Amino acid sequence: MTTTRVPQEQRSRATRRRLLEATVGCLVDHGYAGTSTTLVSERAGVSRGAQLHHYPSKADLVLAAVRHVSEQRGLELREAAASLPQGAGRTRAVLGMLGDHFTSPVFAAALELWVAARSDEPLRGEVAELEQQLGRDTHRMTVELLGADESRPGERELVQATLDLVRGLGLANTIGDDSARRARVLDRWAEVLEAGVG
Amino acid sequence: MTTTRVPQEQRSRATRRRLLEATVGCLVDHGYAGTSTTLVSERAGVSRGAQLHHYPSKADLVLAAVRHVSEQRGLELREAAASLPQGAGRTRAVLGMLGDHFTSPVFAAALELWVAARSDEPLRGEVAELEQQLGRDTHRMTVELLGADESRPGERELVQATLDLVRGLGLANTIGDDSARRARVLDRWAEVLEAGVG
DNA sequence: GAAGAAACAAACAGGCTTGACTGTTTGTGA
DNA sequence: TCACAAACAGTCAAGCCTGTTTGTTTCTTC
Repeated sequence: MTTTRVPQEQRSRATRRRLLEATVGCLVDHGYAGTSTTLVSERAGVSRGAQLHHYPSKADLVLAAVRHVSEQRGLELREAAASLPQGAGRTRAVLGMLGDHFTSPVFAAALELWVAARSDEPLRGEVAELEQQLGRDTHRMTVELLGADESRPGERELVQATLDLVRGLGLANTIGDDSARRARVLDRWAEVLEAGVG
Repeated sequence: MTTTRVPQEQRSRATRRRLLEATVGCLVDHGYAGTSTTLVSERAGVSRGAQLHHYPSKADLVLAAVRHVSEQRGLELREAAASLPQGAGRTRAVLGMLGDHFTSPVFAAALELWVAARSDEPLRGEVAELEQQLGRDTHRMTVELLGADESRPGERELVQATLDLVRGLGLANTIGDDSARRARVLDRWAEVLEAGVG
């Protein structure tokens, strides 16, 4: 009674966490189609029975993975935002941070889910909602980081364009590495932003 | 000898064309994972034997589809570019044309192949090469349409940013329809371009 | 300490996909 | 006209994936 340390629930959490992380890893390494439940359980070091115990169907697992990825992305972004320099070069640093995020493994996982959701009815709802929410958060954060004033006409759209740009850069990066070109584009974009924001 | 009309080769071409168009249709409607060879042959109205005759393996079919999609995109872009208005609003019209292309079904098919290629070694090479080539063509075309002068510093990067931006907008459009937001972003971006290009 | 629940393990059946294989028709060149 | 090759048709087996089922261990609670 007094020793309510609940090691069982802890184990449960740990197992679920391992499964979700394995799922994300499979998405990054093998794509959505290559992410079979057997592969996930092997990668997680969890028996197939245990897996089915926690996530009765593949849909359950994938839905949970969608939420996990969304949370991870939010976390990564906030962490990266916290260590940005002040003063000159701030704009470029913000863009660099965004560019890094949209070329990170967790973005690759999100991209796989995003594209898979395009032709998977039950997935689409969840992905759309979470992505919209994350998008709003990211927008708000970027406005703040750049010191933008959304009451000025056009300023809001410029921030949106910034996020669409880095998404496009992220997509371009999935096949060939593109960091040199990306850096040049972001350099130029920083000039545009500094002229039109703040 | 004189009647070398070759109807056999014509039929061959027609069958291959039907198979490729069916493949693209499946990619758009069911995604890469949902594009099975049986589904493609049914959709094309081609027997499984005939399919295997023209494309011995699925990889052969998909590779051919990649080339087909790339050609289609080039064609669509050039056609759309041909009917652009001159004079005021030209910049916005170019952006609208690009935005339309990157939200079209053929772009969806390309996106499916793009993402699938991320975790498919033989596909990756072909997709990367063709996309790079198409990217160069599109860049060249956009420079011309906007009347940009790439010798001026930053102008080249501005055009690249434009293409990355519409790619990002296209990706955002895959799940939820986004046309209103897209229009506002492109309105704003047209202002930036007109200030910085030409 | 004993009953019951949660976590884990593993075998199994059903469905789907791919490509190999065999057979048939149609067109081409001699 | 005849031989040959290309196009087309359909069946079959092997493999993988999913989810169900049955059994075992570990923890909690009375």
